[in-house]
Amino acid sequence: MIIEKSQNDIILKDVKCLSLDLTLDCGEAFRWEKQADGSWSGTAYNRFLNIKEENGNFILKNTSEKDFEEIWRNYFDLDRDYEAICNQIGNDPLVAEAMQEYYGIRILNQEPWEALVSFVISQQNNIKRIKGIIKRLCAAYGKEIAPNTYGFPSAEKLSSLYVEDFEALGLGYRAKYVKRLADEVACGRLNLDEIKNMNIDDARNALLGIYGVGIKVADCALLFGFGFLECFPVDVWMKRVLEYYPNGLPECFKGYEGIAQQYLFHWARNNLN
DNA sequence: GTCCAGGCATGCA
DNA sequence: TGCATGCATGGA
Repeated sequence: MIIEKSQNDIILKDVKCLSLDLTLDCGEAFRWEKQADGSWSGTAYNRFLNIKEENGNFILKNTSEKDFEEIWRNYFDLDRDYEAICNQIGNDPLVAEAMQEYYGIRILNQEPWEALVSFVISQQNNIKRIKGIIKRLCAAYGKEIAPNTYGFPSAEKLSSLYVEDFEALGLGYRAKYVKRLADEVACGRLNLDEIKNMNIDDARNALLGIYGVGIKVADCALLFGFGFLECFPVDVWMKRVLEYYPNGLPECFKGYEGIAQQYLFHWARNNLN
């Protein structure tokens, strides 16, 4: 990867295996919107970003080198050798088929807190509606980081609200889950930084202790927010995919089950039915 | 009107 | 331990 500075922009050249369309709209992050010019605008870590692919390069608009190094480099996981990983998991025929059609899906390194709340909201819900709820949640209680653009609200902020406030945003029965989760984190009983440093079994068990967090939500949070690439979340779509693996997951997924999962998830949503 | 969506808590066996 | 059921909401 080559990093260049051009006026106020950062330009990335020679980035392997990154499709913005696939990565930012495949159900792992819910805060990105495609713009009329083909670019993507979104927020993470209380920063706004507009990013566009042009002639194989990636242009990060109005981005300082500091923000790139401190946030986006890690967020897009740019230092990981995705080519090698894709070669490895592509030894599986179904993943190979998915990659032929949808090459360039990455697992973003989202903030643990945002990922955890987002996937609590995601349960028994569809992606379009999840995005709408999270957008309203941020607009109502997040910090304004650019005109009409809001960061993800802190646990302290959400903890100060009532269940009814979440219901008013359309969270439905998940309102009480988010409220209690915010309380646990805000008062320090649940320390997300500690969970990030645990081994995967301890981390999963810690998340499973939260009201409203089951195996699926825990695995999604671990994969998308806590950096555990070996997590393989199974939702209604992945249950159908698992019928293709009657003997369990293939050995070639080892260590990167989550990346394989995301290819299979995307493939299932577009190819089954 | 019915079914479904990146499920979970609860009660009961 | 495993299984049935209720749950909020909105789009198809």
